[in-house]
Amino acid sequence: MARPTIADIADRAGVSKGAVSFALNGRPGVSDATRARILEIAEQMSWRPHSAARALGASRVDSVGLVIARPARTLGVEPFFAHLFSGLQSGLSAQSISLQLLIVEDTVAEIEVYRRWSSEHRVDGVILVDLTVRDPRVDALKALELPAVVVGGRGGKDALASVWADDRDAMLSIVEYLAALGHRRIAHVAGTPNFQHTQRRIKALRDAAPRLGLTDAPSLPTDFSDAEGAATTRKLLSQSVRPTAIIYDSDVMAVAGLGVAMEMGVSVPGDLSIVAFDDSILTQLMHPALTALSRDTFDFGRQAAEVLLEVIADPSAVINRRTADPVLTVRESTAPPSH
Amino acid sequence: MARPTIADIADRAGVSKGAVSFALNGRPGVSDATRARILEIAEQMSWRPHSAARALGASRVDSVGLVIARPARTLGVEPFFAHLFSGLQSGLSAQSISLQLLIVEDTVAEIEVYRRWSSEHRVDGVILVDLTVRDPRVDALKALELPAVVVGGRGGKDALASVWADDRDAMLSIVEYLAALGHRRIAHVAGTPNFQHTQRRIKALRDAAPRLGLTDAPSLPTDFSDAEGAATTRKLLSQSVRPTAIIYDSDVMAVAGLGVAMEMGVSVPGDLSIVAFDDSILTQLMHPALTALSRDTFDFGRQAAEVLLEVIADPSAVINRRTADPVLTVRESTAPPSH
DNA sequence: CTGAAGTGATAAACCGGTATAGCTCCTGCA
DNA sequence: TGCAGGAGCTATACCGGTTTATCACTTCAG
Repeated sequence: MARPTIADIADRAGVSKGAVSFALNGRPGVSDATRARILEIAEQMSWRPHSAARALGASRVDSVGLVIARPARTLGVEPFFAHLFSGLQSGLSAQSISLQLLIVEDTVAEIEVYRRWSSEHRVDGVILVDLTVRDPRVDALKALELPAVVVGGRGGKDALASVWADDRDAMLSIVEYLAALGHRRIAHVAGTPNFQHTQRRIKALRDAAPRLGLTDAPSLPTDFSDAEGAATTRKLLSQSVRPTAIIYDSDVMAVAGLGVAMEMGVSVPGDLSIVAFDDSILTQLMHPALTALSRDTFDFGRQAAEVLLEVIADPSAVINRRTADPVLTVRESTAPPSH
Repeated sequence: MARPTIADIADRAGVSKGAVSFALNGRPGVSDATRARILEIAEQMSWRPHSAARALGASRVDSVGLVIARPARTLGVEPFFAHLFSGLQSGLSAQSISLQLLIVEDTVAEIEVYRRWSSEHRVDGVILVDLTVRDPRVDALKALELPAVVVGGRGGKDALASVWADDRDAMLSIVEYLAALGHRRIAHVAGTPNFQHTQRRIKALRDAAPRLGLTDAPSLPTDFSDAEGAATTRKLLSQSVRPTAIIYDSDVMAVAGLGVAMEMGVSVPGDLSIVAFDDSILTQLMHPALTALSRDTFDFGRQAAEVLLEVIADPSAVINRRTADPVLTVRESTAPPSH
């Protein structure tokens, strides 16, 4: 028999469909002996529940969704998403819940996907990334009553659950390290300013500047692309008074910046120190290898999965979990300033 | 009303559930007038089919799967998968079929996933990547009778459908280009030899060597990692008679190789030309930017999606579609040999 | 004028599970 | 001895669609 159903098992065991359902789901209603017999028969017939049938009856589909709103071109090189995805998967696999991934162009399309998923009952919940300052997705999800967890940003008061790392502390650890090396002119090639984490990093740097005696600490916004990262670096290094260190908001931009420095004959780390937010193979492949802030993105994903499952189980729960602080991995791209 | 069902629509339109189903699926059984009325009401109530209900009734789930068997660590930087994924998605979105992604450790786990997906009816078909020489997945999928399409390798006689590019021609275009520049000692840092495409590249190089007058054309196997790419490069450049050009089977390895060359004081492209199979931001970020073989991976994905849908519609169909040939993008890492 | 074929619709079965009401014993306690 | 209560199980409704059998009513050919 190709694909046995619980009716087949019930026949074979000489019991009713209901009894089989009870037995297979580990709930009371059958004796231990009967349960064991049913389980054995099911095993022997290699029965597996039909996901659609279960979804229809139990009104949950054992599937969650992740939508990423970025052009595919820039996606590939960023290990962040691959690691996050693996972590999510690992956190979900225990309950054999599947993960749906969708890449879209922008937030409008993203919300449209949530709407569709919700009305088609395709997912039990979703994971949100790249939270912006007044993010329209939060309200949209609230309205849809679709369980959700924000990764890398705080959901806010009576808003969505979240799993976040402290971007402020992370930025401080970088700046303090550079200041301790003797740097006083530190520039920050930031990401898109409407991302919450970008804002928090900018503010952290601005706040720390006076205390650390930094004479100049500008944050320059970009769109996270390698092109703008390079252009901004070029501008910074063309000034009469150059920064002695640059902090980049992503590894891709840091690599692009390193290229510009080499091209302009600015030696790294001799004339310029470089630090990247986000670590990856990319930073390690470079010469010199880049000092970078390492986050355990995999664990991040796993925790997000856990929180999402809790929220799905109890939609009224508001969980804001803080993850382990990222650590600075010092490599070859940072040194005391030469002058 | 929160989530209307076809019963609600039927009520409102004063017809039966069956009529509504016919109307919404564009099949005969209702008059044009009635159909229009039903469609309007459905639109107005913003009805969307419940995916599980439809799956149960129609015995298709409108979802296909992609399993990637690679450690997550190496996955992130390779834009190949992100682009392939986007392409697949784009090819599937027309029929609003969703795409399930799963990352696993090895092929054994991958087959296990297919088995589970099949028995739980979670997908209508799957896409296979990284085909090996005597790939156990092919037989497994045949046995499961799960529609599948192989990307980047030929399914083989009465085997699976496939979408493939000609790796042989690709390798030839690279070697001929290098030979035309004057190179005679060309090395090939290959991938895992049990991948079909790796084998085809190795064979193409070996076949072309005599014709092009290459004095030496070794193919050295690696595991595709940056570490082995670097180590192999180091070995090649430490020989008394060095190759004047190296072809790498992936962009990541090429970047690692470039790093080794710089470190050893071998100038690129002065003393050594470098070519990468697979193009990406990575190759463009380098200094010098790497000459690379560009494939339209997005289109690759889209075509794979099309073929898969055909195979799902008619499982007896055997389709082997050849895609556009990859083209060599010449950048700064290749030049005539200095001696 | 009659019978056959076609059109437009309905009612009901069905897909494979889950949830629930109810039935039959058996046990324990008054 | 009688009865409440619980354990163990069955029968059945239900989830929201699709599919099939059937039927009433036209229309058209013979």
